[in-house]
Amino acid sequence: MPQKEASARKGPSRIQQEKRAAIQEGALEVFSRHGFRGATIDQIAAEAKISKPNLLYYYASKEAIHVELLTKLLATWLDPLRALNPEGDPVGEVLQYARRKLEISQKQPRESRLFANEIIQGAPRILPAIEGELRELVDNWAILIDGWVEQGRIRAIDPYHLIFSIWALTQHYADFDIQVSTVLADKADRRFDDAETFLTTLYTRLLKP
Amino acid sequence: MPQKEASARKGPSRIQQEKRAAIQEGALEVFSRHGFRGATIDQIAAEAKISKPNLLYYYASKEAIHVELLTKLLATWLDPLRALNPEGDPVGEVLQYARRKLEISQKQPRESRLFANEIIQGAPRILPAIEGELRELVDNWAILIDGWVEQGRIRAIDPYHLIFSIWALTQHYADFDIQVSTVLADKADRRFDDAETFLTTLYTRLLKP
DNA sequence: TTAATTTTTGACCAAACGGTCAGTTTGACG
DNA sequence: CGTCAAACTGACCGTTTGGTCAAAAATTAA
Repeated sequence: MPQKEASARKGPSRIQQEKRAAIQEGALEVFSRHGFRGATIDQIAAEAKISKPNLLYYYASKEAIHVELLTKLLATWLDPLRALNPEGDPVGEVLQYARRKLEISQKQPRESRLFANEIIQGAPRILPAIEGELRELVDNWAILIDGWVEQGRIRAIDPYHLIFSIWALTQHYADFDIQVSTVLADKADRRFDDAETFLTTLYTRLLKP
Repeated sequence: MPQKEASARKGPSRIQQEKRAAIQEGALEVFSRHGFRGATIDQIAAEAKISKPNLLYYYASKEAIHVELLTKLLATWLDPLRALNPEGDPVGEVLQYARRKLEISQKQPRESRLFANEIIQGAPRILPAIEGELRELVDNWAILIDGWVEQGRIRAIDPYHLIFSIWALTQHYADFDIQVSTVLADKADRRFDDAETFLTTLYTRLLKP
């Protein structure tokens, strides 16, 4: 077995770092394209350019890689939520969050699809994190939005469904990209720019007093 | 083999109708929960309360059931799009379409998840229908919306991203239900009513001149 | 160098899978 | 009733899959 932490001494070796990174990259590619059940260890190993037993030398099981990917991903996604500034301009803050989320959809579509797959299947592996960290952050968001509403700085709106709408709209461009691109046809190459314009218009008209 | 059409005479027998319906119901349940790869013929057969060879007596393969489900589903979904009335009140028409789509999410969440799974995987089996029928209907929608904009009956908006937003928002409540319900906690049982209110507010503020 | 440790792999296994088939049971109809 | 097609099933097959293991290769430490 790869020595986990070398008795709290120096971290993982150079080889371990490289191989684990390669495996994660390969697993992200395969999981996001075929889902958990549809992905095979052989495929992931091939993507990472190592043998299957070697992959299992670094990760105890297929599920272990999946859980690690989901955990890392959720952490990345929650950061923009924490970056909200209660002192800033309310509409601008919401727009900035939506834009960041859209940017993530554009630059990390595989992560988005990985997450979507997990949630659609009922979140069998990531539910605890949703019940804990995510819910807490959203509750804080709701307090912030409600405060802005009370101060008359934005129009009245349900904060929970507001954030659902941001998630739904931005992730749609990653998860349903094939549908979006097909329907847009020759306009497909502008889809993310046009989406940003649309989101800006949408949330401005929705929230601006 | 089940006689397909009995030489263009009378349709499928009572037994065939019942069994095919049971298989479709079971397949919808299993496919929507586990995706195509994750679903097994044995599971579907168990759900339909028949044996595996008997299931394969009615459907040539696992994929054949999947394709039939997707085809039927898409037809159902496209109907509300055709029901748009160019003579009606623009904002009201858009709202009615959004509400119908939300109602489908609430009443047929399994169909929504089945479709989401297919699209996320790159629509390997339903792409032709998206390139054909769906795209055509959306192009017509765009013409209709653009016309209303030109007449000054609704505010300027990109019709393609407008319909994407309706799809994204409504399907989110079916596909991501576990996340929505978890985050809403004690407000979860009101989620579809609150969603309707939110959507009404959103599209009214977005479109009303 | 040598010895210890880490990394890698071919061969293998049991279970699960999609699908087949020969043959039996059931039901419709004269 | 008898007849025949339709409906159904247990047993089976080849392949794929997640995972194991003993042993070999490569790396590191002395």
